[in-house]
Amino acid sequence: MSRAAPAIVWFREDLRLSDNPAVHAAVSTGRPVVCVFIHDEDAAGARPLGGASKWWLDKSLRALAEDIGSCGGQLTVRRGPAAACLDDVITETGAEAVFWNRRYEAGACELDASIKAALGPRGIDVQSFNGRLLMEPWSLKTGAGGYYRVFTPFWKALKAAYRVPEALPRPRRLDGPRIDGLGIAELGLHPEMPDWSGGMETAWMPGEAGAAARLAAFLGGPVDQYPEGRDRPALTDGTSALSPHLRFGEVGPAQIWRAVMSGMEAGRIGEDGAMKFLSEIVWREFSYVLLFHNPDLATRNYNQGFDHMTWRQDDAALAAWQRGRTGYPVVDAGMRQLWQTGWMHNRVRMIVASFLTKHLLIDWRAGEAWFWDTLVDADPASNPASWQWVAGSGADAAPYFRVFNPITQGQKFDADGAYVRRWCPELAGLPDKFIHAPWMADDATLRAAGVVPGTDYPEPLVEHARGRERALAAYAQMKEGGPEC
DNA sequence: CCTGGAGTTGTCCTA
DNA sequence: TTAGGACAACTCCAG
Repeated sequence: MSRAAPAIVWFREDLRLSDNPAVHAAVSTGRPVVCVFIHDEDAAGARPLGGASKWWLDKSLRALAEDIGSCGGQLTVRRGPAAACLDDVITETGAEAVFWNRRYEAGACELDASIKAALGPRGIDVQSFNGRLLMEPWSLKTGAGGYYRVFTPFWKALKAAYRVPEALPRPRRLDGPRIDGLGIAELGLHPEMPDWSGGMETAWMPGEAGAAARLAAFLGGPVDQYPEGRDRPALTDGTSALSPHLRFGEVGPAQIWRAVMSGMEAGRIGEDGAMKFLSEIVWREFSYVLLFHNPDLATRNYNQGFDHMTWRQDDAALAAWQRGRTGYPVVDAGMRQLWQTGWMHNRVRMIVASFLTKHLLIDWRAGEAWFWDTLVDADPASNPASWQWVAGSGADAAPYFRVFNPITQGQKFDADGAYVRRWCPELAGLPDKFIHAPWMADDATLRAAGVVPGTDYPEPLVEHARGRERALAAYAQMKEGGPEC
């Protein structure tokens, strides 16, 4: 008796086996299953992954391949144009079905639609699923029928409308015909010459197991302190640190929703922390709504009034910001944490983004691009949406006069300077009083701390009050319609 | 169509 | 030291 023709699961941003709708659908057909990942670097309309994301993807694929192997299957890895690679796999395996979970960037959506349109007439059963979001970005509408542009009403509407689906079990068996593919290492995702990833290896465990461990650890205690703990960058468990796992689909938001709700219903988790945490998950969701309806979110001002903004072109200042040498300790600590670990605490992301776009008056796109390249969680929706939010050009954005003060933010959220001392060790000897403003320290204090301003640690790139005034003036000019020209 | 309340995360000055 | 109000005006969204 010959076996049924196989079903292909095309993995993309859903690198997990549990609660994966495409995997579950493929297994449920009873067909042999072929698991495929295609590295399509030049896909039209898609944004090439940044260096840190590639590092993560490399590790995540290894974890996925191992998990599939333990189910008796194999992850087949190919490189090249997705449609052609998928065609090859169909031909080589005789597959008659293809399943995947949806993506939401315009280029990816179009590519997937064209593949679906091409395969259908050939008798291939193509099905796509939602494995990445709580609700599809087109499904939740305001009373007037549009998409939500303000977070709070969106959050309320989602809470009222969302029904978390039943969890889909992890498959016990995943086997099918074996075909040739590349080794994951051959994709060249891991950095070489130099290999800068040392700090990342120790900070992270990419893959579904690592994601599950993070979630369990966070819901096992820290979530109850989340409303305050989330603002303290020195704490290692103040936030969930699930963002890169979510980015690559090692865990889905529905799994998080279920885990939080069941913890709450069992009385293990308090409501305040739980709902605050879920609201952050829904911010990610909101960003996908914005991206879906504004495909060029990463390149175009959401609020077009900002097209009249005159940004400064200052490559030296941009470089100083990127390297963590602005002279503001909390800014520099954040930028160095990012560089070394591929991640930055959320509170600090706001501070450094405000500093770049307001104190330095540099276009938010420059910051967004840097984050895209250096963050392991660089997300096509959250990253541009958040940058625009801080810059003031985004949906439901911070008002323009809200210029974060890098000194008082440091004093408020890193009062004992532990965060700064960890990432700016040259300042570690300073007393708490000066840790967020070294230039205020007298000579004796500096000498005792072993800090030589301008040598060990830079003078501030711009004085806070002056930077703030300059930003406010630029915004005022923008509102009048831009400079004379 | 109109109305009114509300809007993630702040800063700075004044009393 | 601390608490309160100004900062701007606009758009979103529900009723």
